[in-house]
Amino acid sequence: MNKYRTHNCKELRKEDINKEISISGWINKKRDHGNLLFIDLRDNYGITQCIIDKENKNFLELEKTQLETVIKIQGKVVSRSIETVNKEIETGEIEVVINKFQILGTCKELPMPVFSDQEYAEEIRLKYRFLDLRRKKIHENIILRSKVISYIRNEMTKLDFLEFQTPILTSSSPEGARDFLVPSRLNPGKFYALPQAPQQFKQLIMVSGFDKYFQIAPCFRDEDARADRSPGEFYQLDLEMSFVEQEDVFNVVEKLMVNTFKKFSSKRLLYDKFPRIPYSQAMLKYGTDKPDLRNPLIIQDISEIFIRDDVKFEIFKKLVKSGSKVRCISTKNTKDKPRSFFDGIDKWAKEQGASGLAYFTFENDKDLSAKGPIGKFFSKESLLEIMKKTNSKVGDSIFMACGKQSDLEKITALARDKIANELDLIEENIFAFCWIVDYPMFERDEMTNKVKFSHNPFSMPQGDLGEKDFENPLDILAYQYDIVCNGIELSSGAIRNHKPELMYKLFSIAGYDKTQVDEKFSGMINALSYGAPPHGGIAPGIDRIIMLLANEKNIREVTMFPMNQNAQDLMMNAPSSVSDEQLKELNLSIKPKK
RNA sequence: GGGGGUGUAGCUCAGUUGGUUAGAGCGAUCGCCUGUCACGCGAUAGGUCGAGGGUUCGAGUCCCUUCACUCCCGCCA
Repeated sequence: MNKYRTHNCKELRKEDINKEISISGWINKKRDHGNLLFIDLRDNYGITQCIIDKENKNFLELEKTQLETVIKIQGKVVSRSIETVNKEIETGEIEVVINKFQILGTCKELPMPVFSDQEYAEEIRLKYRFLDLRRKKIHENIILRSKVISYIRNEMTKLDFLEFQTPILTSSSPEGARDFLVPSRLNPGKFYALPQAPQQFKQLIMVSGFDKYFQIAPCFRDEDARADRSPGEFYQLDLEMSFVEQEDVFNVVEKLMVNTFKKFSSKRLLYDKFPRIPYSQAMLKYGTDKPDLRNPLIIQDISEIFIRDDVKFEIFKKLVKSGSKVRCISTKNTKDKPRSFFDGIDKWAKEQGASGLAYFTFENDKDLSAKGPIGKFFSKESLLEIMKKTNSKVGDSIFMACGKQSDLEKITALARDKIANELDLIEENIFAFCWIVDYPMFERDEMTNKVKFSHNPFSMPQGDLGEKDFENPLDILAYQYDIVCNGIELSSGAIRNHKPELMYKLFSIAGYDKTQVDEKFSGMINALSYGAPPHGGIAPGIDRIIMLLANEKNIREVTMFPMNQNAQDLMMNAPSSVSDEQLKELNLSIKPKK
């Protein structure tokens, strides 16, 4: 028999009454009645109420023992009287009468309580993460994470995917995020980079003939954090398949997502078959390539309205004439909303850096008109045209913004969320998945005005491209796709370009000559020249999937030991200084910061 | 790099138009209490009001600088 316990803290039931047992765990809570003491003992599995009275010689010492001390209790299981049964816990029908106890691990005064539903400053939670992780909600989140990962691994294996590990120390790549660099001792002055994703390796695995690969892969990107973006590192379900088209990848991943979300959440899936939205359409209708489809609002382009002579809203007319566009959001039956609602949205838009949101409400008081500060600028006919374009009725309102396309997309996307939240239009208990497809291969860099890869340079362009197509590179679409759920980008993937000549061509458009490509992507481009199969894949973000399943808004709530926003580990004190010896060995010196 | 929010006891927070000795709950310590499950009751200890400077007879409160945390923009193929 184990010297610490015969049962865990969730196991004991009525059937165990009269058994002499031992359990070990943390003192979750004490209720001290002076001559009678209740102790809730907690372990990973659950809570068991233990009881001792002053007749027992151990009473005084146990009464003095701190919360969160680890103890072993020996005693007898007894039934609770009907009035004292606790239905909240699984062991609530019994309790353990303490005979002996032993302290296994003492506990200092706590910097933060463990037994409490209160929220605490993250600084202290991260510094004492081991205490924080004892708390119910986050403890359960981390267990959920383990279960989801093991489920996914099992599903992938069932589908004949093979799990491989890829190098953590690899080479820096010019495209994409900032790399974490690791100095090489044996190669002075040279650096490894931590992989931003195993992108090239998984393609090399396909070229090596393994057909289907997956990995719960750590990825490292040295970029600033967000609520849904850990600084430094995160995990992807990285997968790649040979001899597949886009459709084959969709089939595998869509099923996996549906099954995983149905198994681990009680929320409803809005679509079992994910709608596919072309990138260009997403940018128009939602202003973003990660739309929240729980939100019923849709953005419409009404630029032509402002070319009409019977529309007198001169500010917008002038801007439209010089190339700006007007886009709007129509809200259903908002005629009775107070003026403060509309002005509030307008004010909010200005705070977001836009020039505001103009608005009016369709009214039919004898005749069709627009109510609101700018209503008088619109003729009846123009209003009818707007109603037709936006599918609006009398009583609905229009919010509109004018500007150049990229600014417009940004503000209308934000406004779409803001207005939906204000009107309480977003149903919380739903997962709304979609595919975003047909990403452009290239885009124009607004700063440099140069053509660059818009996503992954290794993606396969769509169609049979002739010389003519390369004259308008911005029109070239790629077999590049994203999965989005509730406005969160869960993954992106692509059918890869496995033809070296085409690869050189595409890189040349983005400004890399053959020598540069050979140098920077030597492993890849070389491999593709020795018989590469057509292949493609995707990489869903594990942390974000767990975040959605656990109903958390912050990725740190599903990460066991996260860093803070400044990429510091407050518990382990990382990053930290290193000795001069270490620096010398690496041929590095630190420039003093001014 | 830029913008917003927060910073008061170990923890969570209150603190009025600037005005005496900065408060509460939890936790800690001590005492009372034999059926609680957020046990109850009483007492005690615990504060550089993030830091520095300024205005003022007087600053937790107003002003300036700065630091930390957080959210957002940039960034994240």
